[in-house]
This record gives sequence, structure tokens and C-alpha cells, in this order.
Amino acid sequence: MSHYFTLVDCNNFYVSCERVFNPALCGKPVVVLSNNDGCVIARSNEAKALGIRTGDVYFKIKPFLKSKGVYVYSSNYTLYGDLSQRVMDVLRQFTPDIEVYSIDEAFLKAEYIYGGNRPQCLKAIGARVKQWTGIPVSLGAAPTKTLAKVANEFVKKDPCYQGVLEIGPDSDIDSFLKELPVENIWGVGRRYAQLLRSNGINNALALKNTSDDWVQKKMTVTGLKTVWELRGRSCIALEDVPSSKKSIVSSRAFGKEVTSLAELKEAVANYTDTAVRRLRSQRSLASFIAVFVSTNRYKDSAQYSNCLSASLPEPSAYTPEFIKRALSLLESMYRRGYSYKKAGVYLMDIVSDSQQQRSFFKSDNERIKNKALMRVVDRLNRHWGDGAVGLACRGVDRKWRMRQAMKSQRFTTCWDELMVVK
DNA sequence: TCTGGGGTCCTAGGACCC
DNA sequence: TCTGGGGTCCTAGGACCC
Repeated sequence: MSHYFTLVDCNNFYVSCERVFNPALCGKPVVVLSNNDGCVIARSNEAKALGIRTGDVYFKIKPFLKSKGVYVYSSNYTLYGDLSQRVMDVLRQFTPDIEVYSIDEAFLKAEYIYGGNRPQCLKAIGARVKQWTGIPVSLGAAPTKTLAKVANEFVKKDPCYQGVLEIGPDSDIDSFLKELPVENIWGVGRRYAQLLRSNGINNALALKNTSDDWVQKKMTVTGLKTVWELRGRSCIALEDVPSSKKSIVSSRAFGKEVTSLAELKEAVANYTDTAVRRLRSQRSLASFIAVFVSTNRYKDSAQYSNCLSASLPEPSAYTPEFIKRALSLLESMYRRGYSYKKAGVYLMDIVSDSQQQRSFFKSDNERIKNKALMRVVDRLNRHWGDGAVGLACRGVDRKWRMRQAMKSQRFTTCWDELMVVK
């Protein structure tokens, strides 16, 4: 049986989210910034047309943005995450064979949904997502995931496709591949693109026609899979059950530089809390924690960075235990006299909480008590909003918190921030 | 000219075993 | 002493993705 993958990709997702709640932004140049308002991570088509690129540093292009009347937003992940879920829910109405690949992309499989007239069906999917969520999407369909990505590239580039393109057995795949620069292939990043170009391989068609041996030697089996997928042989399967994370990181750059141990402790306690909460939300336990800090590497001041780690006697998801460890690691690596710009926490050696290895030193009683406590805390925070309940060491002022000067409201997830109809 | 935060997979090389 | 062959585990680093 031949495979068929459809990639549904939200157009300029973060910008589209902002536009859902502020339609006046439609047709205007809009950008969304990364955490801490550091750089541009999403642009509307109008902003792209002005030459603004992903990664442009905000403070450097601020005057330019102002002169062009560009609307600027801090990122609002609560809003984007919620709209993402709504988009995925709509897609699930069409098929259970769906892989949510990222916040703004999903692969669909299920040949059967595409009945007789496939392009019509794809169009219907796009139309329903747009109608029910306000988010415009592009659909690319093909026999492999990599080719579905290719199709999507063309859809987004050329309005003549009206949001839908299928490149399949009957269409001339090669004519598309020939037009696709090597760096736009899924799985080919900056490094491999350089390597390929220096070997005269400039477009996807040329890569498709490169020998397996060469590709495997230079780009490992991952590269080989990409090439096979370009040839129409499906190597990357649909992962319809989300796998649980094998590592969890929580880190942020600070809104201002931090010098005192007390403030660093607050920050690290917060990041640990976030990380362990994510750990619990996927029903896992971790037995390894690492803490890192660093100064601002873009500044010409004294530099210091360090990372220390510790193993726990047994896998756990009990926040106070992790915070205690994290803070003691932090104390050992803290050096006075530096301006810290960033800190973070890693959790690793993650296992499912159903396969817990027990150590001798903790009673079952204590384990059960801790677990119950965490369950209550999670429930309260879910119900009353983040931060409703937490450890005091997480701090109250949080002066170190990131800059988000231009954030829109959490229209869909926070009672206090609902849209007001006048 | 890598901005920010969060991930995965693969490979080479070292340690250590018999 | 580094000579043979075979194997495993772990880690660091490099590549990629959004």
C-alpha cells in the first residue's frame, strides 16, 4: 500500500494568533519576539516583505520597525498553546491518525479520509480550521513526510496553490525538487547545506540523485533517510502517540542582570518547579538534576559559566526534593562579583512513574504522602492559575523575570484577561 | 551573523571487561 | 609491555528540528 502524508502547517502561527484577537492587525506588518524580547521569531508576510528576518535582534532593528509602523508583540505562549490545541482538535475530527509535530504543525495520515477528490478534501480541512479557529493553514500532501514538507514549502511560497498542494505519484515530483534549494529541505541544516553546496549539490533533485554511500558517509543514516524520502520511499513513520520526554529543561535569560545569590536562588527554584511540574504532567520520575548559570556572553564584562549536577537516591517527582538539590548545587557554583544573565535546570534519567525503582531509605508512607501532596498542588494550580500554590523560596518580587513589554492578553485561558465587548 | 527556549538522534572515542 | 580480538557502556560533541 502506498503511504500518504499530509502536513498541516499554520501560517506565521504566532502572528496569526495575535490577529485572531486583534483583526486590525490583518494586512499590517507584525512581528512576535522571543522570550525576553530578544529577537524576532515570527513575522507576517508584510513584515517579511520589509526584509525582516527571523533572528533579527530586536533592539538593533527597533528604530527600523518604528519607522515602518511594524506592530511588535512579546511572545504569549499561553495564548499560542491554547490556540494550537484548538487547531489540533479540529484536525482530529478528520482522522485519528495525527501526529502533532510542533506547536504549529501536524502530520495526518489515513488515506481513507481523502475519498475521491483529494484536493477538495484537503481544502475542506483547511477551510474548517480557518473557520473554527481563525488560524490560516497550508496543506502539503505526498507519499513521504519529507515530500509533504516540500509540498508545503511551495504552498506557502506561491498563492496560486490556494493553500493546498499534493505532489504524488502522478505529478512530476522532480520539477518541484529542482526548484527547491538544498537548505530548504527538512533535515538539512546550515552545516549540511554548506557541505552539499561545496560538493555541487545545490537543490533537492541533485541530492535525490546523490549516491547512498556518499550521503551515509557524510550525513549519517539520518541524511540517508532524507534522501530515500525524497525518492518517495517512506522512512519516517507517523508517530501518533506522543512520546514522553527523555530530558526536560527549564531555563530563561533574566530581564535584568542578577548579581546576588538570593535572587539566583529564587530564579533557580522557579525553574526547578516548572521542570518538575512538566515531569509530573507526563507521569514520569527523574533521578538526575543539573543546574547551570552563565553571564552575558554578548557583553564585554567578566565571564563565568558553570554547570553542576547530582543524582538522586531514587527517581522522584517531588518538587521540594529537587529544589533542595538545585539550590545546594547553585550555592557550590555561585561566585560573587559576576553579573548573571541566565540560569537553568535540566532533569534527566527520566522513567515512567509506574516503573519506580525503590531505595531502601525511604518508607512507602513518605512516598505516598509526597505524591498526594504534589497532586493537590497541581490541581490547585490548574484551577486557580499558576503560582496559586508554591514554595516560598520561589520569591515574590521576581525582579529577575524576563522582559515581555509588549505582551497581548491571555484571551482564552485567563478570566481576568478575556476580551471585553463594549 | 546566531537572536531564545526546548527538544532529538547519531557517532566517535575512551574506559573497562574478558 | 601495547601485542590480538571482541565486546559493552558511557559521554561529549555535532548535527538537526520547531
